[in-house]
Amino acid sequence: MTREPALRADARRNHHLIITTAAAVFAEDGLDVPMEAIARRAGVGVGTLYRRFPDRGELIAAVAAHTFRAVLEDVRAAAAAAPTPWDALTRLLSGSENLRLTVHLAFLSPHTWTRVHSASESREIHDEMMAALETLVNDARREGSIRADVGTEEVLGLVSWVLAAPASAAESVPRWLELVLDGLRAHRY
Amino acid sequence: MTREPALRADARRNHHLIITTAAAVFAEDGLDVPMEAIARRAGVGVGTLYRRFPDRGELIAAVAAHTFRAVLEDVRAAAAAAPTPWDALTRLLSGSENLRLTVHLAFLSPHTWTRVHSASESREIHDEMMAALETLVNDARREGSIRADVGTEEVLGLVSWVLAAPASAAESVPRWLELVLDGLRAHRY
Amino acid sequence: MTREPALRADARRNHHLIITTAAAVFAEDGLDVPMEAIARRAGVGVGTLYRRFPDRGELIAAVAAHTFRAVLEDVRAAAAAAPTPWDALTRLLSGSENLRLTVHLAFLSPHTWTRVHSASESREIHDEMMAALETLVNDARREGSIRADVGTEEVLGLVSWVLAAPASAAESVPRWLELVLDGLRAHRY
Amino acid sequence: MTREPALRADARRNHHLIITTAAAVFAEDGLDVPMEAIARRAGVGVGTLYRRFPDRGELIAAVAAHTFRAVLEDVRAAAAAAPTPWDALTRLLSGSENLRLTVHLAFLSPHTWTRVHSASESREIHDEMMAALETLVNDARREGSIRADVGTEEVLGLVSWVLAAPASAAESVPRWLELVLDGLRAHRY
DNA sequence: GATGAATGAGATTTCATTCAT
DNA sequence: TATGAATGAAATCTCATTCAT
Repeated sequence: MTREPALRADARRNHHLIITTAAAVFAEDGLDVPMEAIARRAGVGVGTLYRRFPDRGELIAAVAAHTFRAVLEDVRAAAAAAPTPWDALTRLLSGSENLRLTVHLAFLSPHTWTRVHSASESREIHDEMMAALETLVNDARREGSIRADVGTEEVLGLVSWVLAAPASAAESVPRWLELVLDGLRAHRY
Repeated sequence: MTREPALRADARRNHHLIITTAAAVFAEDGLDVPMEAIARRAGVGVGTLYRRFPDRGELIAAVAAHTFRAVLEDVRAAAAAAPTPWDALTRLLSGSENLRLTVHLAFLSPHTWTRVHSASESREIHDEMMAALETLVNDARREGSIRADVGTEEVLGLVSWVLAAPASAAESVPRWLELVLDGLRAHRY
Repeated sequence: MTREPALRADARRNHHLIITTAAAVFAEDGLDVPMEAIARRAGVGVGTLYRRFPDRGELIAAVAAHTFRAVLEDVRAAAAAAPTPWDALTRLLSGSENLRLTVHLAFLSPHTWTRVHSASESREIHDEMMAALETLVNDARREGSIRADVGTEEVLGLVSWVLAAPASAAESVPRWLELVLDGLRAHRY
Repeated sequence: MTREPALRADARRNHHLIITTAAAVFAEDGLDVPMEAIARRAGVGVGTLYRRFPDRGELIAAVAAHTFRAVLEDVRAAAAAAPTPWDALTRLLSGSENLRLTVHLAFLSPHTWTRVHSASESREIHDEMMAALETLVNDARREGSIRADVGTEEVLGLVSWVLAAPASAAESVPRWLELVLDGLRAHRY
């Protein structure tokens, strides 16, 4: 189970630091930022970064796995806290920074995405995250909050894309989301 | 009108060839493609490309101006051909390849976008294109096709973003567009 | 036949300059010298070097093809100038700087050698060079200058290895060669 | 004799382990192998390696001293076991793996070799080994097995170089050695 | 003393841009 | 004017060596 021989405390700290830093930098400047920029911002040398993540692809996959996991937790928290599935969904969409980061990653170049998926760890957690999201949407449909004629995948795809809007459009996103959700809602009249 | 000294016939041909080639290559491979790749595909040397467009930014601005102009024509054609503004809008959104390319360019990195806008030619035609689109949406609102509580800018922003979905999501876009337009539509019940 | 579209005069000059420089540098410092060192000594930028030879392997293969060709000419010249095959052989071995360089390349790491051989141009000229050398040795055997009980390949392998001695042993090589040739000679008593 | 403070048992074990591992790795992959590769194969951390051998040069010198010592023993064993000096020489050349490794090290880049020699320990044992080899060759000459007109140094240099042939030529070495020794032999007719 | 994590200098390679032909 | 060769700055990645645990 634990293939990795358990990192030293300082190493684990750095590992985590690099992933969160990389997540932030990717979100801000895209996936093409120099590796050195990530290292600098994390306060480590490039060598350290490369020791943990042999190339950019590995780093991206690690960031992806990390954010997938965070989203999964947010989904569960939202489902637990909200009175109805619909409510959970809207809270999640407007409140989860992790989800925003994740959809950014989700719309990467197919090539990069393939590499993310070939890392079994990220693939597994990705699937688990997707299952949780689908459950949430399905529950909302079953309770009658979502139009019966739109599929779960359509809902997730569309709202994901809206969330994936770039920083330059960040101000508009909440309203766009509102309009889209309103359009997906059943029994409007 | 003729600010530029008249170009030789072959030069004008090259100019146009480079712009359309660059538009296609940008759409396929993103804005970071090597300049040499664009030149090769256009069948000219890099030197020729640089003679016309002193750097990448200028080329992007020129491509943008070109597609803005093409969109403007599409808007006018749609408005002329369709029975109602709403109809014109839906046709335009689903039918204009130029529009798709334009929104791709429109959601570029802010830095690049700034350069596009500092080129006065593209800025002018951009504003003209936007005015035409706004007119179209305003007409649709006035005729009562669009919900009165959403602004023109909101409509344009949201549908633009949906159109800007990457090639990997191309299949979903028509449906997303349908759902979004349906949600923006007035009197649905 | 002429796949290459004929280089410009200055480009051909550089091409040749890089190959001869690389040959010298490889001979002096081994195959691992920084590419930049080769470029600097040739008086060109690294970019130029990489434009002609996409990676180190291509450069090595080109150098190899070049020296193979030069050896081939030396073999022919020696055969034409010397009264007997044996004479031609001894002259060639002691006088051909090209041959010395070639055997250095010939004893490269198998991995590098494989790449040299996968370049069809160098492979062809290599085979031609080897055929000429074999002919020379065979002629010497047929005339009775070389012991009948040693094969052509054995002769070539052994003398090649002696010639491949490093710069630090350069002083000894002529004597070593003399001793080895003397040992290979027939009718000694 | 005991200049070094006595090492702990495990430390001495590591010291020896690293040297023999390094000898093997150098022989297989050349002197440029990553230090980490040596450490890994020896089953120790890099830190341990560096604690014993402050840099690569020191490690090489230590490996050299070690193989020199082993060759010295092989020379004595061969001299003791063989009926004649000539016999001892031929056995040694064809049978001593240590000798093969040593000549490989001996033909290193002059720069590296200088460092090997500046380490007094390896220099001393090197001289002792050379003396034993020279004695052996001298004895063979005195008994009339070796041509009187070739010097001891010439014999040693030439046969060393033949033994230094790379792994890719390993198959040919025994025959090359046979031919060379035959050529050095006196009274052949 | 042993370990392996961190560092940063250096090598490879790419590409935007300039300039000789 | 068109071409594509030359340049060098910047990015990726590796590894010798140092140092915290």
